[in-house]
Amino acid sequence: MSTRAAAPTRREQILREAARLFAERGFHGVGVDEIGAAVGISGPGLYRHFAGKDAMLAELLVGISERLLTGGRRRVEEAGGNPREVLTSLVEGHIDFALDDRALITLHDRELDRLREADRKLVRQLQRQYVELWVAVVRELHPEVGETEVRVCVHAVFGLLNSTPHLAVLGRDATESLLRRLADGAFGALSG
Amino acid sequence: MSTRAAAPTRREQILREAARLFAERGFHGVGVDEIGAAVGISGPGLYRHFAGKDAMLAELLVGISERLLTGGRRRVEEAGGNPREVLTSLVEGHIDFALDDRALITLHDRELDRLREADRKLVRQLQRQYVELWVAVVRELHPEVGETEVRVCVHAVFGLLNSTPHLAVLGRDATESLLRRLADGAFGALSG
DNA sequence: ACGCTTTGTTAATGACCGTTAACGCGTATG
DNA sequence: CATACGCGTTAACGGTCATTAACAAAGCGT
Repeated sequence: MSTRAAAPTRREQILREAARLFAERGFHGVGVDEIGAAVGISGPGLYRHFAGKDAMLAELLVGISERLLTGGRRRVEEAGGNPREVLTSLVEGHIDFALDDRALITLHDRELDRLREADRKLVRQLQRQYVELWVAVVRELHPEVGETEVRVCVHAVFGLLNSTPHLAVLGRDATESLLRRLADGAFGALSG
Repeated sequence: MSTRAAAPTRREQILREAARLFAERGFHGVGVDEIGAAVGISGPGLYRHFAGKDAMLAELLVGISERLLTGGRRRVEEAGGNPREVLTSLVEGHIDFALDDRALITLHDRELDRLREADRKLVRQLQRQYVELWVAVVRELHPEVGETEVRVCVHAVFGLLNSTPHLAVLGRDATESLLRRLADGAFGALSG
């Protein structure tokens, strides 16, 4: 078998283009015809692959939330008991995500409210579990800081890391190491 | 004359509600009837005050960009030559803004692309000048760091400070002081 | 009292858009 | 070879929505 990635299925192709367009112009700002055109078919042809426009957004947001959470859990396990190393690994994973899937990160906190009740609830639950992962680790590192403050801090660092979508000017590695330092600095200021 | 603020004009009333609704559900996600209902008149009545829905968004985004820039410039002048104090003042001003006008901060980096070419260009120019204000100060404090890195750092700190919209759980003063510390920590890590 | 401006109203218009209907074509399967 | 299915197409439907038209009432200077 080949070592290269398999050709993307049509579904995946559609999801990628939809993510890009949704991130660029907002969920309500892009029509199904545009999404179709982006993958070489036209408008209603999408309905052979998805139940509707909503379903595409739902699959994108649920997918990214699940990937973030499972990735985070894996890193918590792998990095053993040392909270310092765990946090470093979580930051690294989040940065990778933000740099590799910029469109998804953008959608993640921008278009959540366009989901049906059930999907929105699911995504929010996954997001909350992901945050709790971080909060638990940071609390181990700063036991003297209140839980609420830690939670705000974690959200703020997410904001810091997710700011990458707005720029792509520095090289990938340089951006990654800079963001790592900035996040470290912010966390370090928690008990300073 | 009274020391209290004057009653808001209808225009201001409309702008405030429009900002809230746009931030909640996105520009394309809210209809003019909703905006009208929020101020007690109905749909088309808005056209006595604004040329159209686009004009409301434009006025909101241009207004906020101008206020950020002029506020920043004032602080740079007032804080004299000490870069450390200037940066502290800029951070404080930005936090005040983020906490007092959460809806506007959200719109500011979320709905820029829904503007007509001319307005978008103006807003971007104002935003750029605001960023340059920060970059100049930070470069004075960290002369050994490259300009691009500084710019990325400034954007990242904006992301950190603007993350407040997502939570209102901590008290106002506690949030402000926490954000100040986190921003300081991030900037401090620039030459760490 | 009169007419002008301001600020509303409701009804209509026209565009756009998500979705469904109806149909066609290749291809693998039995 | 037939046939069923996957994957498209174009045309039509229905609803939503921004915007305009036409009209009304209230304040106000003269």
